[in-house]
Amino acid sequence: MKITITEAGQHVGEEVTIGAWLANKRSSGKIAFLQLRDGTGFIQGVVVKSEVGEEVFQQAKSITQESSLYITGTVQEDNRSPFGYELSVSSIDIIAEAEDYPITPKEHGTEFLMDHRHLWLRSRRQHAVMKVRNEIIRATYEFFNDRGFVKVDPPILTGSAPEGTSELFHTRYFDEDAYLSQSGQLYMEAAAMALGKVFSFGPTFRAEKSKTRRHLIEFWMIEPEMAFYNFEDNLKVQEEYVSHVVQSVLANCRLELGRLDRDTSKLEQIKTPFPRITYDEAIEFLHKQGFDDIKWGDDFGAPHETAIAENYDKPVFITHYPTAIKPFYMQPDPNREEVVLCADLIAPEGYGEIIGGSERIHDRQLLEERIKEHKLDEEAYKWYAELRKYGSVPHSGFGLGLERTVAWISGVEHVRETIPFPRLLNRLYP
RNA sequence: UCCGCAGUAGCUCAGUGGUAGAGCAAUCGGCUGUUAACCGAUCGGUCGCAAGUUCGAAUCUUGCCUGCGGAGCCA
Repeated sequence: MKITITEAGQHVGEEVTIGAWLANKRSSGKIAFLQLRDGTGFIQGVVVKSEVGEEVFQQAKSITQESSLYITGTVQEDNRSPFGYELSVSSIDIIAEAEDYPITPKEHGTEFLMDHRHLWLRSRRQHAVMKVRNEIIRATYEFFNDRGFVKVDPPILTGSAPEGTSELFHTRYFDEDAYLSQSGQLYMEAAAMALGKVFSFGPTFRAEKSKTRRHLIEFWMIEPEMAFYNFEDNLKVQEEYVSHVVQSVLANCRLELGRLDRDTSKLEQIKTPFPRITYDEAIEFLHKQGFDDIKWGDDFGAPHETAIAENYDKPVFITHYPTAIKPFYMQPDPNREEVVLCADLIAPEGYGEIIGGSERIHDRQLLEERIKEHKLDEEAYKWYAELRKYGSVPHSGFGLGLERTVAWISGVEHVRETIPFPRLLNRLYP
């Protein structure tokens, strides 16, 4: 019977066949241990010379790393295996022999591993990170579907630059200029006016020369947008969403988190409500901490965010930023025109900002003023402004960076390990 | 774009002016419970590239290239 490695527990004592690759092997004169992986998991095959005979034993000893094979044997419970089960091998059918697999079971440098990303993905650690990423995506769909959100896909090719802030990838659209999307938000606002509560999940592109552990050139964002939701409603969705995702990973990725040596006690605490501080309070706090390189009106740098986040064992919202340093579409605080109804969510343990969100301006006149103040192309934003002409309603939304979230939850240092094929500054291969 | 660090065997690194080294991988042999297995042997080099200093350069100088860490910007 053909099974996968994760199904082994249901077939104890039975003879099964598994299609697998050889991750590593160890052998002595009369016994060989084959570390097998099939994509669903890892299991150890034990080949005993006195049981299989000379021929099969020699065959087992000679299999090279990452060769593919069908392996047949009896599933046995064994607490010496970290998985809990072993395969007592009876026969091996080699599909394709691998030659000089470059990633050996020893240390490798970043450049070498990145050059071999297509193979690096096979390693236990990368396998675990990809499973966590998948669980976060699964939990995201679950969360928003359960709450009546409709998934809407905004375009990736756009004709106008949504904001002047980020560097965009330029391309041609037949005879016109076009740009790769850096955010689907404006389109999601239109979608929210049609469908009420919507969310998107897709790639975004930033042509910034950023070279840090938190930046990718191409990364994936989840962007919910909700009609009739104010600032307060927005924060509530965010904290419920983030804690749902963390609790789902804890529930469904125990094995993977263990393999990544993630301190799960820190994740257990991620439950609503999340702490909040205002921008004003954050500035005051930073001054008390001795940061004299920042004053009211400046945006926070990474060291500032980290210093603030270190006070909490949960993600923390920083709210009410100065209007001047935030995008044109954010709703000003009715009591204080100089700040906006926005919040960034900073992850604990130094992983930085994972969410940026706000209530959006729904007043037509104010939005048009802002477009002029920011010297944006009025023609290009005509459709966006028009959303306020036909039945405008208060609405809010946010964007969550998937890779930073994966990095935080899995406890990996760098976002380049959280996406299958990272696009980085100076890296487009493989 | 700026600041700092690095580039030597397939991989990870040592070698700081005088014959190019180790561990791992690979190959061969040994070992009945290995966990990056272990033990012995063999194989393995344009010392990033270019120019310069010197009797002599992996080592010192200059330029360039590549990568890493960080900043800015952002999710």
